[in-house]
Amino acid sequence: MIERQRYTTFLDDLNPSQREAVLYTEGPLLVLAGAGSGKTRVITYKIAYLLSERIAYPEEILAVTFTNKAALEMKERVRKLFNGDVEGLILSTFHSFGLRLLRMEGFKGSVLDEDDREALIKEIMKDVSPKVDGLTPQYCVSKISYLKSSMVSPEEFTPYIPKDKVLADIYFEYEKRKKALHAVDFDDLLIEPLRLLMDGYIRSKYTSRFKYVLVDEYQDINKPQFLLAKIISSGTRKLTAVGDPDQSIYSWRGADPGIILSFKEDFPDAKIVYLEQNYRSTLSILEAANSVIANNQSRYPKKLKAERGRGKPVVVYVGQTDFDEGAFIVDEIFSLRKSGYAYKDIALLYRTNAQSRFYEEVFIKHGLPYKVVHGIRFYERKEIKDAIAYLRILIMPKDIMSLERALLTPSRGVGKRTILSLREYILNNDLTIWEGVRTFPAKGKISDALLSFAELIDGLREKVYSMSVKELFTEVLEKSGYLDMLRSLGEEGEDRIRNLEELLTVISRLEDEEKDLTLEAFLDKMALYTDQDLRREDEDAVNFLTLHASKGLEFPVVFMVGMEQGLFPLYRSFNNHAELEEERRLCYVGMTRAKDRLYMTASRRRRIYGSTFSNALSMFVDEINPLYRVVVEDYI
DNA sequence: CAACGCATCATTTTT
DNA sequence: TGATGCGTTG
Repeated sequence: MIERQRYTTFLDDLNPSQREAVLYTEGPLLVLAGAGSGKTRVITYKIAYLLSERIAYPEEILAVTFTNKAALEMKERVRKLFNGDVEGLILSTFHSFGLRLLRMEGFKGSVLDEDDREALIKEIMKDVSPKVDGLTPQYCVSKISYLKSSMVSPEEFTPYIPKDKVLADIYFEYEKRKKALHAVDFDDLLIEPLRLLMDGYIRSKYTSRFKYVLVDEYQDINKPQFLLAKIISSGTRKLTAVGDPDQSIYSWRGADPGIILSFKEDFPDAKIVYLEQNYRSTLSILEAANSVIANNQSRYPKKLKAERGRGKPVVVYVGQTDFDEGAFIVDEIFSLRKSGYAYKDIALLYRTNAQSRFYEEVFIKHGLPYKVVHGIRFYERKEIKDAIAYLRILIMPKDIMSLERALLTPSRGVGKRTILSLREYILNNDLTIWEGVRTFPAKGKISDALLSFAELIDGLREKVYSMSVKELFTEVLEKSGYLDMLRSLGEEGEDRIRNLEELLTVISRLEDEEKDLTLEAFLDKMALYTDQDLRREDEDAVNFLTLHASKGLEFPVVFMVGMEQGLFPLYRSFNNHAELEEERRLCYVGMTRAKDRLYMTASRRRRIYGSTFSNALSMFVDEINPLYRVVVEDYI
C-alpha cells in the first residue's frame, strides 16, 4: 500500500473527471475535452499511471498525436512523471508510427515529400494526359491526397466534373509509378500499414503487443487513422480517444469529424468522460469564445466553465487602414512589455499565410522581434534534400529517387536522359541501385562517370556502420564534391552551406539525445520532421502563425488580426453552411489559445493583392457577447 | 529550345 | 503584390 502511494502521488494533480479518465482501464474510452481542459495532461498522466502501476510495459503502449513536436513534449512529460525507463513506449504521430510499422515489415523505399509528389505528377501530366483547364499539378496533388485520405482508390473513384476524368488517369498512373519506384507518400504511411494489417499473422503481432492505445486530437483524424487505431487496439479494445468536436478544423483535408461523434456506435460499450473545466483562459476570454461557438448549429451543446477570474475583456480594435491596425498592435505590445510580458508570450494569428508579410514589415519597421512559425520541412530545401539523398543511397537499395538526385548534383556528366534509361534499366531488371549503377551499359564519358560514382558510393557504404551519422554526413559532403560545388558558387553557395551546417547542428543534437542514432532512424526522422520539430526555439520573439497552426498551443497574449468579412471568415465559406461552421470553429480555436489577453483587430480599408478593399467587421466579432468585449475604434 | 513578357489568380496544410 | 504558366519570340 505504501508502495502504491509512492508511485501514484501525481494523481493528486488531477481533477475528478481527469482522474476518472486516467484510472479507467476497462475498455474503450472517449474523453470529450474542451479547450484548455487538460487533455494532454490526461494522456500523459494516463501513460505514466499505466507504467507506474505496472499495468502495462512501455512497449505495450501506443500513443499518437498530430505533430512530432507535441509527441516529443508529451514523451518528455511522461518520462518526468514516471521517472523510470520508457524505452519501447511509442509516442509519435500516426505517420511516424505508420512508417515504423512499414519498416518493421521490411519496407526499404523512401518517403516522398510534397515536392517529390508534385514532380512525379508533373512528369505524368507531361506523358499521358490531355490538357484540361484548371487541372494543375497542385490540384492533382491535393485531390489525390484527399481521395487517399478518404480511402478511395483510383479504381473506385468516379469523376463528376470533366477535369476529374483526367485526374482519375493521373491518379492511377501516379500510384503505379510510385510503386515502381519503391516509394510511399504521406498518405501511404497510413494506408499501407492498413493493407499489411489485413494479414492475420501480421495483425496478431501488433494486436498482441499493444495493450493500450491512446489517440489525441481525435476530432481531426481521418478514416485510415481511425481504422489504424481501431485495429491496433482490437486485442484488448483499450482505446482512449481524446478530442473536442468544436475544434475540428481539418475536414477540408480529409479529416472526418463524424468519427468522434460516432464513437459510441463504433464502441457501444464505451465510457465517456467530459472535461469541462478550463484552466487556461480568463473568464472573459472563455465566455467570449463560448458565445461565438454557440452559433454553430451542428454541434452538441457544451459550455466550458472558467476556473480563472474575469480578467480583462477581449479588445476589439477597428482601424481606418491596415497601417492603423499595425500601429495599434505595436503600441499594445510596447505596453504589454511594460507590464511584464516577454515577446515570446505573444502570438499573432492570421487566417492565411499571405497575411503575415504585412505584419512582418510593420514589426521590422519598429524593430520588434518576431518569428514566423510554419511547418516547412527542413528537408524541402534543395541542398538538404541532396545531402539526405546521398545518405539514403548508402543504405536504401531500392531508393531510385535518391539515386537520381545524387547522381545529378554536383553535375558529373550524367544528364536527365541517362538518368531515365538508368531508371528503366534498374526497374526492368529488378536490380539494387548499386548493381544498377555498376552494370548499366553506357559508353565513354558516361560510363566513366557512373563507374567513379559507384566507387564513391561503395567507399562510403563501407563506413556506414563504423561512423556516427555526423561523421558520415561530413564525409559524404566532402567526398562527393558537393561542398566544393557550393564553395565555387559564391554568395548563394554560402547560404546553402550555412543550411547544411545547421543540419549538422541538428544531427549533433539528435545524437546527443539518442545514443547510437542509426542512419536509418535519422533518415526516417528527417522525412517526417519539420523545422519546428528540429530547431530549438528559445529566442524571445513574437510568434506569427496561422490559426490552423495554433491548434494545441497556448499563449499569454493573442492577437487575432484581419478580423474582417471575406478574410475571416473567407469569402468562399459565405454560402456554404458547413464551411462557415468550420471557420467558426477555427475562430473558437484561435480565441481559446489566449490565457490572459485577447485582441481582435480589423481595419475598414486594407490593401490586398495590391488593391484596396473595404471589408465589414467579421461576423464572429459581432457574435461575441458584448459583456466580455470592448470595442476600440480609431478614426485618426 | 530557352528566355522573356504578359496575363492570371490567388485558403487553411499537423504529416 | 508576387508567383506561376503560357505564348511569343530570338
